[in-house]
Amino acid sequence: LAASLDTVARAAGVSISTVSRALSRPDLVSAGTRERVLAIAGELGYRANTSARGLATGRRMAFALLVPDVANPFFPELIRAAEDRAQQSGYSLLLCDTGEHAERERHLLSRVAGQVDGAVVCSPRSSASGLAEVATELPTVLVNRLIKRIPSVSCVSAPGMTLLVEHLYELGHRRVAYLQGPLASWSNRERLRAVREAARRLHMVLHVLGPFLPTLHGGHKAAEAIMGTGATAALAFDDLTAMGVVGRLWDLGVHVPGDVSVTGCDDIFCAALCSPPLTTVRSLAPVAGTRAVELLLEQIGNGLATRARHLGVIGEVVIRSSTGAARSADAVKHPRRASSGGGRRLGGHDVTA
Amino acid sequence: LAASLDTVARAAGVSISTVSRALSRPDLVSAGTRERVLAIAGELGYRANTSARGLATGRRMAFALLVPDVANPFFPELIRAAEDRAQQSGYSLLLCDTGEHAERERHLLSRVAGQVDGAVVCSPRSSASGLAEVATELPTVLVNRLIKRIPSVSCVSAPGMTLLVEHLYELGHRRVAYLQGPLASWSNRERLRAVREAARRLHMVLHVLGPFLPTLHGGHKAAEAIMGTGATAALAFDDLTAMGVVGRLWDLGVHVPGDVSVTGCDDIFCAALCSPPLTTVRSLAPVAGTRAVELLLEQIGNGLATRARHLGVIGEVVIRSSTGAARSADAVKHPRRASSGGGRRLGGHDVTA
DNA sequence: ATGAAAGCGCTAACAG
DNA sequence: CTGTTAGCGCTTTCAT
Repeated sequence: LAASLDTVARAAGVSISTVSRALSRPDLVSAGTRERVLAIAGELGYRANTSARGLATGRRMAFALLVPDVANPFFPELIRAAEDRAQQSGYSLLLCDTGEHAERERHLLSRVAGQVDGAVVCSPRSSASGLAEVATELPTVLVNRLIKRIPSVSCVSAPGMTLLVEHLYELGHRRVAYLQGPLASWSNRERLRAVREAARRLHMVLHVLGPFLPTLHGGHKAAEAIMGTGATAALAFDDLTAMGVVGRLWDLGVHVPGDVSVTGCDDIFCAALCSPPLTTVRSLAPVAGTRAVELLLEQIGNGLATRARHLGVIGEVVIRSSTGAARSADAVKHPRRASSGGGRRLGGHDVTA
Repeated sequence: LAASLDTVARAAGVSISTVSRALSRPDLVSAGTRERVLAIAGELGYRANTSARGLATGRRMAFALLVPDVANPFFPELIRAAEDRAQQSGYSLLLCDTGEHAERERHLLSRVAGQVDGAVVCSPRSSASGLAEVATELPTVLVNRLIKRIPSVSCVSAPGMTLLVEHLYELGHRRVAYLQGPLASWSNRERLRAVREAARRLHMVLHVLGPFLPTLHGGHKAAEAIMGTGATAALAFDDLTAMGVVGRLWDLGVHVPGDVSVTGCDDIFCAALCSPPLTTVRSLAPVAGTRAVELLLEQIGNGLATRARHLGVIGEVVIRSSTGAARSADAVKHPRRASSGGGRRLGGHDVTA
């Protein structure tokens, strides 16, 4: 049923390789032949068989993109940007959801290894050694994870977290909690480190809670954990967790930010629209997605200029209404909505190094 | 570098075909040989080359999944479910973002046709004839689009839209607007039809506005369009549009639902959390994703029981706080947050036919 | 139960 | 510029 090179060649009265050339390297055949072949190929609805081509060339023109959870709003924008960049260079994207499981991540990675020309692994949950091993058999780029020999692009949120702690300090908070994300998450470790240092420097009491899954439900659990600590503010690992916290606190009759201030991280789509709008650190997922694919293209020698192997995208802080003065009677009455995309901004700028 | 069947065969002192069998059809080789071969393959880090396998078998073990916009929160959950189901049957998913462009959709479709065993096209924007043509050369399943010969699964929101109009009527609204999504969208046509019929039946004045892109920005435009009409309520094509509308109206000093009621559709993740929480119709994207892949598996004869070729998933209505009494001075003071996942529910139930 | 051999559809030298 | 010829790595008869 499917037309092959041979079919077209016969129909055009030329050899199979001429057709191949007309299709893959038009400049190698005479204008007349080329057009005739192309026309016939069109009529016959010829579609190159990528398996055959891949086998012959050794290039599959596809990358794998692994994410812990497609439905976590942090990823779709990254995915879209990555796919867009990949398309631009003729590559397709194989999407894999690892379900936040290190094991599944490794399994998928080895499963797709024979199927793609490279992989972008986002927020990896598996061990450095495991990833390093993969990187030896398959061109790999990491997102949000720093490992020596593997190119990476990271959303740098530590500076933002520091500013967030200072912001809370200024609002009078002296006892705060950090709500951990997955322990295997590099971002979590970075954020924790930044929060810890800032809290110590400012002589604030810090409760490190968790780990919690970066989901609404994880946030629900986290909210309950906060209750015992007496903290007047909580820095969540990410926005999803923060939103879960806010929701559960509300159910428990605790008002945000009146009673407890809450911050997120990433500035996902919903962060500006939810109630109250979230104070958070921007993460610029699309930039990360684009850069990651470019790093991969570079790595497989697609002729792009060589750049540093580790990129960082520093996100700015966005102050919205989920943070307020520490447990004061006249709690700031936060506006019901921030105007679209609004919020005050602290520090932050895009930097790649 | 990469170990091939031949490498393993040599190392194991058996023929290449024995290795192949040990790997693909373990039952065809003796237990002893099998284990030895498997062990050696493991040590050598052998990964089957899917291009070669695909060429030989004609099966690529991959599906394409096309969506108009990965970052539209309606899709990630569908994608996750689809990917999950695909993995279960050993298939990978090639994700393609069509950017809401019919042309790009067709282009991508023909591009991946030689690369996958089938395609799930979500909320197609191209013509029925174009899709029908694709479906002849590639097993295809449509999501949210009804075309005779092509299997499909649709989120049926029309009944919900009808209930929404009735809900608005009960709240005293007599002049309402429907904010159209893409004209090429089947869902848009269905929703419009339902709204039109209900409005006529109830003798309400209906303004049909748009089309608008199903994005926040599209919603901003829509909000402005509403202003001229004197409508006291607007039914948006989807939640994203509705959220954009609410935001822009707020900027214009128009209060929702105090001045204008707004409804969405899909019940995306954010709908329950945004401010005010959105009255909407649930769409059950994950069910659609799973079913779509199953329809595809069925179509390529993967041995699943045969079922109806057109599935429908009927979503229930969720009444939250973006709808209220028509322009009354003592507008309902909506709660700042609905408790998690809350809301009153009208009609609706899962049904497949 | 295992081996030998013939392709799958395409690309890439190599000749002409 | 075009045709001929070898594989790419795997599956799969067909023998043994």
